[in-house]
Amino acid sequence: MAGVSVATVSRVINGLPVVSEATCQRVQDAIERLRYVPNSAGRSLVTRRTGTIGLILADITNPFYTEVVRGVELAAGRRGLSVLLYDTAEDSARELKAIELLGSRQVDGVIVCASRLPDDRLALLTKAALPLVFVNRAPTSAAVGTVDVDQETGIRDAVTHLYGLGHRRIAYVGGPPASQVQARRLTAFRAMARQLGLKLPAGYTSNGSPTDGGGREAAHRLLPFPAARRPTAIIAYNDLVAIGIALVAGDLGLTIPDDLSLVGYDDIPFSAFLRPALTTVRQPARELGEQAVAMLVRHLDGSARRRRRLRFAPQLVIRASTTRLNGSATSQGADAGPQRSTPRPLEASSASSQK
Amino acid sequence: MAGVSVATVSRVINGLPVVSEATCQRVQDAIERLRYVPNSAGRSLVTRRTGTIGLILADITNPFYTEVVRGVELAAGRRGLSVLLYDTAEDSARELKAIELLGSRQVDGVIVCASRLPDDRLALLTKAALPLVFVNRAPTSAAVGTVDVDQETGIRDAVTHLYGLGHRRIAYVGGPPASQVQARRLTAFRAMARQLGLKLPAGYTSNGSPTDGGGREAAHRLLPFPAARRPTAIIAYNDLVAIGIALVAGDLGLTIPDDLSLVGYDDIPFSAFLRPALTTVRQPARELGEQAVAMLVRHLDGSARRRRRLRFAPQLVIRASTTRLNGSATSQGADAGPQRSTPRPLEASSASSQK
DNA sequence: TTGAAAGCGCTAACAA
DNA sequence: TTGTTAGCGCTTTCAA
Repeated sequence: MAGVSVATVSRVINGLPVVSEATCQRVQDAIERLRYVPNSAGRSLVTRRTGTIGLILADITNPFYTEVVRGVELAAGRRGLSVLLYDTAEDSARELKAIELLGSRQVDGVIVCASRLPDDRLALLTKAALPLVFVNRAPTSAAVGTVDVDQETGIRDAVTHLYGLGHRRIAYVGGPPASQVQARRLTAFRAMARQLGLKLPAGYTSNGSPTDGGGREAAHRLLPFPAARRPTAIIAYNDLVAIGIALVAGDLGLTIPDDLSLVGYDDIPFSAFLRPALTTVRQPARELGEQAVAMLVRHLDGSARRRRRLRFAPQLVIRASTTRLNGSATSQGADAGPQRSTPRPLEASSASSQK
Repeated sequence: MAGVSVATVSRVINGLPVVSEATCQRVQDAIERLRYVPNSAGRSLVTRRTGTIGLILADITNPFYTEVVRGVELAAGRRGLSVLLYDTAEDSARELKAIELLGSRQVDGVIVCASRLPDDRLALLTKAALPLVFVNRAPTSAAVGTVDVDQETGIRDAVTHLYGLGHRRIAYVGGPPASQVQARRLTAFRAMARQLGLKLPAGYTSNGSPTDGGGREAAHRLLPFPAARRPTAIIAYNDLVAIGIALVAGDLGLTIPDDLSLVGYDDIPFSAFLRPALTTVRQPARELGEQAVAMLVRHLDGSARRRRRLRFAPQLVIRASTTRLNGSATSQGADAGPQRSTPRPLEASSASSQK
């Protein structure tokens, strides 16, 4: 060493307050001169901390997840943590590999934001005793914390909004059947339909890929229905699916919202860019990410041992893709449903984003 | 141990071919039973390898970068590598922190995909002797490899396309002045304008944020020009900027492409979803990411010591947002420029995506 | 306030 | 084919 010590360097680096002003300076100079950078492997080996958290993501290509990543990155950065990213790309081989890698103590904890990932897959992590925080996922014994959005409220608000606009033939174009989020939304949709006395003919609820492609397929199935059976409004699993539906509707000569009202989910930035701009159920993606990190860190600090659950309310963002049934011009006379459509003054609640 | 050995375990785990069938089995059983997971810190300490690569990104919120990430993730995963993500969020404090963290040997190498990041910032990494691969960035002595897209060709193709459609008043709405990519595109645009004898009045080239917001601002500056001075076509720094411009154009009552032809850059998925669909210069984002990993790995293997540079050709994707000047219906009589607009048969080259 | 020394979990060289 | 052993670079008692 340029100075004259060995363990003292460690103290200086870790800012232990016992070092004298003078030596501290000397060591720092040496560090500077030698361009010394502490080796994190050596450190991890003894501290049993890596300063890194893992993030398992379903599909980084979807702007919703992208925004979650941004939140995680921001919150982690603030705390001096690094983020190891695993985009499973909805591919189960990759899922497995991700989980194996993360299991080998490369990280201090893991945030799981992939609602399709089966619980038993997570078992490996559980066994490694890694702290897990779930995002939009049902808490299990494996989780030290869960951050999610109230899916039921989101669907309820969307249906209520459409119902309030006079729609009675409302379809739900869902996501992957294996997804927990899909399951919750579908159940909520069915319950809501029953409660409002809405009919759900065959095809009015469906599964599919959570992408524009999935939306296209569903639209090709649903929109060619004879006018009297065709839904007058569709709630999509997410904004990507809604975009796919809108595109096919356009190709088929249907005008949104006049011939078809459309509601998305997530409120990705592009929803606002579409013309007509998409009505959608907003999930606070970035906050989800930030709070997941906060929860994980709280656990790592030991400042919170109890299992925690943080639940956000979604927010219905009403834009131009939904309109009153029969209210507009280009209507092809197809929207008058079999049921009386006297729009009731059922308020479309725009739930506050409380935490 | 359940078996009876110690270094043998290491051999089994690393698949060294010297172990006998029997012991191998015994060890594997024990591993299974004990749910043993090797500690990667210990391993890194001796191998001097972490099995992790760092990825510094300008803005993960931009789908272009998102696609680069996807490419990196895929290529890394195939090789059993993990990816440590640093989204600088265009924030220089975060940049610095990212570079410091990466410097501490948490990673075997770094991929830098942030054209705004100043070279001297990278110095820390250079000093740590970390292998660096640049994406869309001028190679420096720091880089062991560079993967980029020929920006000049992209701009040239875009201008040529518009020129061929009869446009003579073409503006370029640029990105951040500090960005290398911006510098290259602007220079190429100017050169091309000179070559074709196009006038570039004040305001016809500008800088701004590489987001829809930047596009909006530029559009508010440019589009209120008197009809005879207003550009008949705009090339935007990227698709996000183009979207911002399109939105403002719509608000101002201008129809795309009839009143204004618009070209984006990147070809993010949403470009195809816009109506009219956006003409844009495609960069092979995913391949950029994949090849960057390949290059880095080649260096880490030692299989390639020489500095490498891989250059992709961009591809002009012609969609509905560009049209022949004066060719269409809704024209407000504003597009007849001062110059004669006899469209010449200058082919819009659609460069093949060779590697 | 500082130094000496042990040991974190692993791999690799050497012996057996 | 397998066991022994010496570190990898760091933190952390324990003494000085």
